[in-house]
Amino acid sequence: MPRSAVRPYSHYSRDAAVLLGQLIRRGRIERKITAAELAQRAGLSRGLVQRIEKGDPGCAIGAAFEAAAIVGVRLFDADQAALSDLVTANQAMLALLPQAARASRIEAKDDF
Amino acid sequence: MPRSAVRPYSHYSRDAAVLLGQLIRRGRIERKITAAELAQRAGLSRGLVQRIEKGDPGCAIGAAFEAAAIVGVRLFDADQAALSDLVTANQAMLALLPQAARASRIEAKDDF
DNA sequence: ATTTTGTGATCTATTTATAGATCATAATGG
DNA sequence: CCATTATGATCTATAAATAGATCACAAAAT
Repeated sequence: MPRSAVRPYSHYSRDAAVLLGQLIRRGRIERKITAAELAQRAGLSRGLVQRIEKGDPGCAIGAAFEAAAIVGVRLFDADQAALSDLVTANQAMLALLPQAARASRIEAKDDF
Repeated sequence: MPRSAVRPYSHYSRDAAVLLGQLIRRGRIERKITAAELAQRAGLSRGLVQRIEKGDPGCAIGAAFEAAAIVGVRLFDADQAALSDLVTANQAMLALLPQAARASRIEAKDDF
């Protein structure tokens, strides 16, 4: 919530960010990688790695995901190939849904 | 990779961001919520919602997670209570690990 | 077909995140 | 213990993200 965090984050999204940070830190330490090393490998500054591991909601999602990938945290319970497949599958799903939201007749039945 | 994206994002993290965006858009449309409505409820601008749904890696992770929460996208396959429990459990886990990374003798065996 | 409305894209002002230092502290290995 | 080094915190300059418009277009309902 960028602009002068007037509205607070929900408990859910805050916890999600914190959990991701914990998983990254855990993965990093278990692999015996220093924060500076992770930062370098991810192309980030060490300070940013610190904030990511702390669960700071203001961090760029790409930076956090990159760090996660390096220390072996699996996003969406999927490896690289599975993730790619999910993206493709969802593309197809989205093509079937109405493109603008209002009352419509398509009742999406499947989910995966 | 904020500062002058000198290093590219990995395929994995880019896909993860795109997938999250897709899931959010899908959840939003299935719930017949407009982008403007989602933006308002999440405390974001409509433009930011657009970027999040597109999978822009530069978006704040808190903003993306907030939008996800509102349209019912489950992060880490967990509902609010489960997420909170995971955070607590991980806190305990992290307490057992060495606090700085170098050669150590603790061989982390469990994962969950 | 018409009208309404959601969406996508673009622009600017402003806030904010980030890189890159530095310093103090704590934890690790010897 | 001692030496080393990883971490945490803080500061500044700069780049980037965000809010808030506006506009054209597409899509949906009547």
